[in-house]
Amino acid sequence: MSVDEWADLTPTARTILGFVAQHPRSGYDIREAARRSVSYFWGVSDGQLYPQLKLLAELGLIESPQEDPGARSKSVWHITPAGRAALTKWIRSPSAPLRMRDENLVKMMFAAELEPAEVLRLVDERRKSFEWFAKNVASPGPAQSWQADQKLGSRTTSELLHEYGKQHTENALAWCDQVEEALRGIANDRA
Amino acid sequence: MSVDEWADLTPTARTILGFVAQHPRSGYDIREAARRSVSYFWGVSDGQLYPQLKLLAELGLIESPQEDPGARSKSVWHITPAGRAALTKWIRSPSAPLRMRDENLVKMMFAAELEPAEVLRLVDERRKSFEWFAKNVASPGPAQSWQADQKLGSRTTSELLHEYGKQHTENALAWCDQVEEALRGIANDRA
DNA sequence: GGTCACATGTAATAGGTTACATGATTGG
DNA sequence: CCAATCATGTAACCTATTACATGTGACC
Repeated sequence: MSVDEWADLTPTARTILGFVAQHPRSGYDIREAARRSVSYFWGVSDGQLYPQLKLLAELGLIESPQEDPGARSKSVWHITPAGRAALTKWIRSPSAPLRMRDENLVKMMFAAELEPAEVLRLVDERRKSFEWFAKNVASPGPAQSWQADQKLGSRTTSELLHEYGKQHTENALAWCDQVEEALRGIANDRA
Repeated sequence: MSVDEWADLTPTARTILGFVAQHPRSGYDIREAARRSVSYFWGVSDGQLYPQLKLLAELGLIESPQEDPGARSKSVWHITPAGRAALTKWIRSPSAPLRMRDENLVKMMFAAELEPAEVLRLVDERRKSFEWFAKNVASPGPAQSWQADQKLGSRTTSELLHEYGKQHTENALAWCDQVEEALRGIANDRA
């Protein structure tokens, strides 16, 4: 297995590799962990997860202890030395540019030609989605045992990451207020 | 052509439709406009643009004046009544959830196990990408004639959108500072 | 006449999502 | 033993990206 073979792993495969690197996990564990932490800056869909795990195993980057061919129950993966090397190499290579898909914002861009009420609806939709997000994803949640060693100075990585999500969310909500204020400007003009 | 046929347009096709709705444009114009304005919350790639324009034309949502089959030069598209109806309908329907792909952040999540210098490199990469972004995308640029009527109360839509991008960028840069501060905490401990 | 920006297009492929299918385990 | 959750997998489909191919008009 050459270095070249690591090279064409997808970013999603590498993300999965990262999760296994933190501590041994099953596919299901990874799914749950991804939902809680990375979901807003990197979604991992079911259809990708298991095939990618298989691929990583084939490349010898992760392993599962019991290789019983018949067993279909939970298999816990752990990272191999080769896997750790590949992970490190990935982290050191240049990252793909940020990519976003925010349909609500796109609509906002074109909604100005419609009635103000329409824009208001969009702002409302946006606020709701970010409020949901604040509750379900951007909140720290209970600390995990394996997080203890992930210190970055005084704070853990997951703390900092959640902080980022929280700030982003607050920023988005504040912007909703701004737009509504601008719209209220119209209402006042007519009053 | 039934309403059902509009239904399975991709969000990208609808975005393109939105651009044509603002004022008549060529494919090239749309590409440029998309680069300037929506690029950070909705990328439109070349390979999508022209086929989607063709599709929109086939559905009768946009039209190009001269239909000369031989002509290969610039063709300017404008929206049809059906197109405007489809656009309005789209704007009123629920939006797809926000989706992001931020490889740099993902790496950050797993980099804590490596040396602090590695995290520093990632923060640096992040800062650079957002600084680039602040200069090239999030800045308002010269006002366009067609923007004049896109008022949302006292402010134009594009002003508000740029404001959002600017705030997001500033937030991201501030977060970089926070991470570096946390890292400096380590350095101080060792001093 | 050359070269650069304008302008349009296509083919190959990678990549991701949805929906479906199935089995194992645990608690009531 | 039934339901719910845990757990894994796959096939079909859709979308987007990359790289390439081609032509045009303008300016020097």
